[in-house]
Amino acid sequence: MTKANDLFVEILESAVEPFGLRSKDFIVLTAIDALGPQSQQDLARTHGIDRTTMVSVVDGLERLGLVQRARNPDDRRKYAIGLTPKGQTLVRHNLSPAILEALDTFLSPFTPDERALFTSLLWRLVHARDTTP
Amino acid sequence: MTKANDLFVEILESAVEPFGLRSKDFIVLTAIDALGPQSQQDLARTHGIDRTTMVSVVDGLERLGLVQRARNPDDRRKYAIGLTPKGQTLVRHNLSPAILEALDTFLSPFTPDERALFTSLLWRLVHARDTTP
DNA sequence: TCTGTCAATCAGTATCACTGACGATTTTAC
DNA sequence: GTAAAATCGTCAGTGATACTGATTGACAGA
Repeated sequence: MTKANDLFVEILESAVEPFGLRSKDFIVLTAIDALGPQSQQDLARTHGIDRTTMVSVVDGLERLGLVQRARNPDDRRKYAIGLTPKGQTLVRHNLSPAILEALDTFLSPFTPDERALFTSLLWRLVHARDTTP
Repeated sequence: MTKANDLFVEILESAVEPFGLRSKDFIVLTAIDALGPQSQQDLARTHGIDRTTMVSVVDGLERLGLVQRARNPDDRRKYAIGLTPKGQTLVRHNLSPAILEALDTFLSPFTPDERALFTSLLWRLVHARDTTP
């Protein structure tokens, strides 16, 4: 299991490395693209990242001009971390294809049927604990 | 994938923790039990552990009286890290059952068929690269 | 015998997540 | 309406851990 994950992370890291990103960066970017602006704590909690680590992750993405910090008007304690136009373009036109290709590489030992099966099993494994803790 | 691995490691760690062990310790112990005495580098290479980290892993196991360092008579640069009787007893009577139970917990969302399927897919994923690099 | 390679070791370094505290803001309790 | 508790983001410090590079002893080939 751990070796499979190491392989996965390695493939993923090398896919996003050309963009100067780490895997945590990619996770945050795609999460914002999928669900819209979110607070740092929400991003951290959802993806098992420490809240203090998220500070530096967002720092880096902001420095690259990919996200911007805005206050959430409904609760000014929180940020609303959103994608900049540059960030959105990068995610949709460059990052997502690279990720799909990495996933394809990772699953390359499998037939199409097996790929679907494997990902579905993985999904259940992870989310079974969500409902029955 | 990473979340599944985190879950796996967490379950595994808590299974071996009552014996005062970490997951690396368990990996080394079972590898020796399965394949006999090995050098530190072999143990390290096989399981993706750094060679210098393996020094302290074996140090700890030796301190617990579970393994012993002997020189390999065929190549005296190498150790032949072997289980002590105490180590062998622990692995076979205590550790292995605990590991099996942990595995059972990890795979509990699955039916027996799915468990076999999942582990077989995982195995292929990891070992596909061994033959076709 | 000399040169290059490999095993184990160790000190130092780098990385990284996490703890605990803080100010600012919001929510809850009275 | 106000005081107390809770939440968000931040930062400095800590700790755990893996790795780098160098060293020593041992083997292997020319």
